[in-house]
Amino acid sequence: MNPKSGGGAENHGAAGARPTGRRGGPTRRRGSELEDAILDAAWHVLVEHGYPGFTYEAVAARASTSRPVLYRRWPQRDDLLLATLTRFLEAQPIAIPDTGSLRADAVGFLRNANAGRAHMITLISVQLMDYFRDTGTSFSQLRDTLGAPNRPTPFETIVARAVERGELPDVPRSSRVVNLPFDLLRHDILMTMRALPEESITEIVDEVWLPLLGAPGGRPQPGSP
Amino acid sequence: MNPKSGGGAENHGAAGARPTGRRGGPTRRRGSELEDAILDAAWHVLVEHGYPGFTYEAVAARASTSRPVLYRRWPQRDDLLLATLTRFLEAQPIAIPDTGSLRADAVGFLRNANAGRAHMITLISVQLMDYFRDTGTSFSQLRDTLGAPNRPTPFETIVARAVERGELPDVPRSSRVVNLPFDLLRHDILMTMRALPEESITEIVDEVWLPLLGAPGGRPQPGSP
DNA sequence: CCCCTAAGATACGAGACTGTATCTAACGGC
DNA sequence: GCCGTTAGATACAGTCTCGTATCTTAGGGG
Repeated sequence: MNPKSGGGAENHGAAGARPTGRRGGPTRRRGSELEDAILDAAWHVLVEHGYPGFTYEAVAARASTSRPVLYRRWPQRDDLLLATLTRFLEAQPIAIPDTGSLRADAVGFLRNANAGRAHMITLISVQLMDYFRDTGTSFSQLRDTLGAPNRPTPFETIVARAVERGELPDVPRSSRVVNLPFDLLRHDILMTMRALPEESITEIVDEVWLPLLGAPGGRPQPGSP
Repeated sequence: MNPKSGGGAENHGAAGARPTGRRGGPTRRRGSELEDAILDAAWHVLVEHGYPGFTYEAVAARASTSRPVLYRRWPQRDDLLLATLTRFLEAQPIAIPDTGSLRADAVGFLRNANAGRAHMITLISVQLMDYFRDTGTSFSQLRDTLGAPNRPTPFETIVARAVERGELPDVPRSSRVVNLPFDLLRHDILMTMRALPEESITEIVDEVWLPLLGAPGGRPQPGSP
């Protein structure tokens, strides 16, 4: 239906056909269906173009709708951003594998985190930097605010299981050493802005973490008596 | 250079008294003096408004000059950014202490880096995330661009010296392990957005790095009191 | 089947920034 | 002291985005 009826119903061509899958008739989305589509588009725009490219223009185009539709729901850009973030950040906790092997648990968890969070970490850093700059806060503060402060970290869980199995001795370990793999993963992701190669994951576990824990496979360190 | 020599005397505004006349006489900067002032202004703009606010417009205004002056020197925004970063990064190399002790070298270097670079690392990551996304580059690539790519890293130097002294065995070591302290320092700075406490530095060296290297003199890990 | 709500298209004025062109005037070299 | 270089001011066309104001029309409710 492209007849120019009367006034300004001209087709400017730039706005392409919406991927509704229904070529036959003009399917007009409404309510939550429309909202889902918009937030989905917003998420992709954010991932691909970052916060500076996160404009009403771009989101509307990606969602195959028009800016007024967005303004009706989210009058401020922050509203749209917040809605997008809460929608996609709530889901997807990183799974902690329980394989019965310390090494397999560690590698498996890093793999999951690498796959699931790599571009989220970059995303968050890109767009929250402005927020950090303005408020003087930081990643770790945000993480403490969002997550439960007293919940054990993934690697604390992994180590605890290994101790239960008798795979590791039941000695106190510094938080620094226990959480080292996740810190290194995060560091590498931040530095390279992309997911790590598999070799880096095994390298972190086999060359750094396991030797430090004195686990089998690594070289036990006698230290100073 | 001017093809139309005869006519063309268009009226482009009459009283062209430069607004910088507030500094007294009409002092017109030239050459390196001007360039220094511009890069200085660019640095401040970057610090205060981040990469999104790092525009020719803003830098020119801050330097009390005009955009054409900037375009003559740095035709691309990247050129201006790179020049600004290079200028302020290379001004302060991090000193590598040579104390004759592996541990003291490591702790000393981390201390220097912590004091001298904490602000800079934070700043760069905070303000340049957008740049990285736009250009598809990353922090590590920028580092390679600014520094000499083949120069040994500080910790490679420190380890090499320790090997020469016979303090460490001459065995191959992975880059991951050798550079671990700097990576951890950087990670912590990024996460907390401020310089590390002294305890974190000794923790990194004593609880992580020295045990991994199998060096004597590492303090016993917690658990062997 | 009609009617009202809202999706979707389009327009418009404002503002910021980009590159470039052109003019002037100051500064330094000769 | 002349003269070439260039800083500095200004203009301009183009692009992008914003926020809002219409207008048409699809789709659901009554």
